[in-house]
Amino acid sequence: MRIEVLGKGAVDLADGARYGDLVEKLALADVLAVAVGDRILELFRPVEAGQVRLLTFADPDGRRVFRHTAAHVLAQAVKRLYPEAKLAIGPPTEDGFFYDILFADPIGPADLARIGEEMEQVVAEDHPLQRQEISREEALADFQRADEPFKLQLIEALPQDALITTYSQGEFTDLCRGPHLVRTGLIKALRLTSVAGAYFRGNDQGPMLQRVYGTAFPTVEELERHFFLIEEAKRRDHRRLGPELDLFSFHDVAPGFAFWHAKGLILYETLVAFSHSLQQPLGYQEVSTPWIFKTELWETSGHAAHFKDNMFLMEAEDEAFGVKPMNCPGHCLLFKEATRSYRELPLRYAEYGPLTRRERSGTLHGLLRVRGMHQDDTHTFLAPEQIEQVVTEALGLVDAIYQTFAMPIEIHFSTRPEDHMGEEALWDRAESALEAVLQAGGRPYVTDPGEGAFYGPKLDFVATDALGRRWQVATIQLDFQLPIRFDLHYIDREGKEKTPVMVHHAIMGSLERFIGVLVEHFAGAFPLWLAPIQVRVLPISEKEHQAAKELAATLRLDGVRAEVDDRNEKVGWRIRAAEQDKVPYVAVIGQREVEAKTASVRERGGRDLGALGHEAFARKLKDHIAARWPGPGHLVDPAD
RNA sequence: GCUGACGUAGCUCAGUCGGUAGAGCACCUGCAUGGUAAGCAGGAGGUCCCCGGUUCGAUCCCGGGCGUCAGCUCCA
Repeated sequence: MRIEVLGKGAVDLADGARYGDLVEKLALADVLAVAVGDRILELFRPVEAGQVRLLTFADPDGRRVFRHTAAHVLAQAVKRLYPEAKLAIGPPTEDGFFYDILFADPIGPADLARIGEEMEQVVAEDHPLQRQEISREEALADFQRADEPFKLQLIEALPQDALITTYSQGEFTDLCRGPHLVRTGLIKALRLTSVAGAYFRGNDQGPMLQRVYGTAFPTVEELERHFFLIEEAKRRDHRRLGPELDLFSFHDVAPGFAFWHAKGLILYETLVAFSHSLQQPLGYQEVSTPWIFKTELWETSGHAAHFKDNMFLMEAEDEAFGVKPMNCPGHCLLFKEATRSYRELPLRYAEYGPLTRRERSGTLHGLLRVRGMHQDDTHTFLAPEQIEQVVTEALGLVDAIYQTFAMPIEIHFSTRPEDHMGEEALWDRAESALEAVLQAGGRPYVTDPGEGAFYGPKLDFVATDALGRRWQVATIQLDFQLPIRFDLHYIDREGKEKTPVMVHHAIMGSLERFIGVLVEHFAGAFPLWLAPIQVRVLPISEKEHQAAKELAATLRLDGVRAEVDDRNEKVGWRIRAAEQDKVPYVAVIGQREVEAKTASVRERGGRDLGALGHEAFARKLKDHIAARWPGPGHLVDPAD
């Protein structure tokens, strides 16, 4: 038979051949599994009709197959060491795998080493994997006999007509739909990383299992690189760098609320100014609305019914109030203050003020998950035929901002959740409008069914940072509900009352989260335009203190954030301090520079830019700040 | 919110098998006036998270609370 292989052309195979024979014929040692249509198949499966895609570890699907088998190796090792342990589920994850297990006695981190050694043993034994299709009755009987209660629950939850399969390796058999590697020996490098609590099927009423995490790679080198990246992520952790760089802090008596220090507030204000500079030309008007409203407003908006658990509620003079978690209801009241004409649409409000959400205590995480935040929040009231224009402009804002930080973005289209309000027909209309814009822009996107807000479908944006980590940041949400709930109208061309549509968007998202992400993305070494201190002037000795102060004052007059470090320490010590503070430029002033009216400029990282005249230095700094240059670097071109 | 671990100087962390504690860095002072990532010397700094219990005595053991961390769930 003749099989079409993606990227390899047609291959002739004997009848009854398996995919492993195909891979062997092509002499490709690193193929782990194959994809035929939307199915992923093991190499031991007989060849079927249809074009074949070869999956290696470089392919996300191949990686999942590899680590799924690693999860089985973990389960096998655990059952050898703890025969009484009960297995739940063991899937691959983005960068590893886990297995949820109920141990008779909880295990601790110290037990991981022992389990890891047994896993190495299972790998060394190089068991071939086998797949069995079994009937529902057989499955129930098998796992009854094996005394695996969670597996029985899983089988019972399967649809009556589901194909039930098990996979075996050596003495170990697991309920699993696969697919898997063909041999355990392919897992050349693995490590268990942690153990944590997890509920069976995420049900916090059920038993708490222990989730054992690990990761696996085809080579030791890849495993080591993985852990290097984890170390690098720790080094960049904004919770460490933030206080270290004097940007922000937290206090036990205000969990989830940041103290913004002077240097951190510079980041905040610079980003808000950047946002404003992009949005103001599109007609967004910055406003400020109340932050505490009577419950009546939250009932109108629907927050009382759908968001109450996430709000701080309070009482004063026998009246119930709620602190705002979002700006939209306030902006609706603003819209309603006058009779609006179609000529005013799209009417756009922007607000950067504080929002408060009562996030559950266990979810708080530095700046990335807070209770007190500021968003680059906007609400646009528009006529239905303007949806495309407004959403397209918002997509342009996303591009402008994330390109500035060289962060690629991924678009998620989230559709109606179970807990939603409004008619199905309106939801259909909103969802198809968003999809139409995405398709018109020809952008790739993924659909997340059921992930929309309770008032409308949305586009969520995931940014990738310098370490390849992904962060949920921007959101653009379409809303047909709030205008109805607030009974909003505009007068159209024919003089008739019409209901406007709303678009909510936050492009940086929460400034708190965004700054947290940027701290990690840049490892605290911000580009010049964002850096809280842009230049540190460093006199060699007391004789140059005055000249240093004068240079700093001159730079400050040009809008450059410059300061003098005249501490009683040697130059080397102060250079090191500037480097640790991640200051983009150090301007050293000694006797030579005083006489020549120059400064010797050192770039963050160590490059010596030589002596620059004061005016030339200031001009270059100003230009690069205005251009939001992603540097440091390039302040002086080699050609200069 | 749930499960588990943790909470000692500004930071990173030792330590006390129950007898009120220590290092490095940072900070302050003095000497040294310095040339691109750590000069030398000295000093100050602690409610050992909070509240209760056990004990002659608790930072240490027990209980509760708060916070942090890792997960679960949720999300900007």
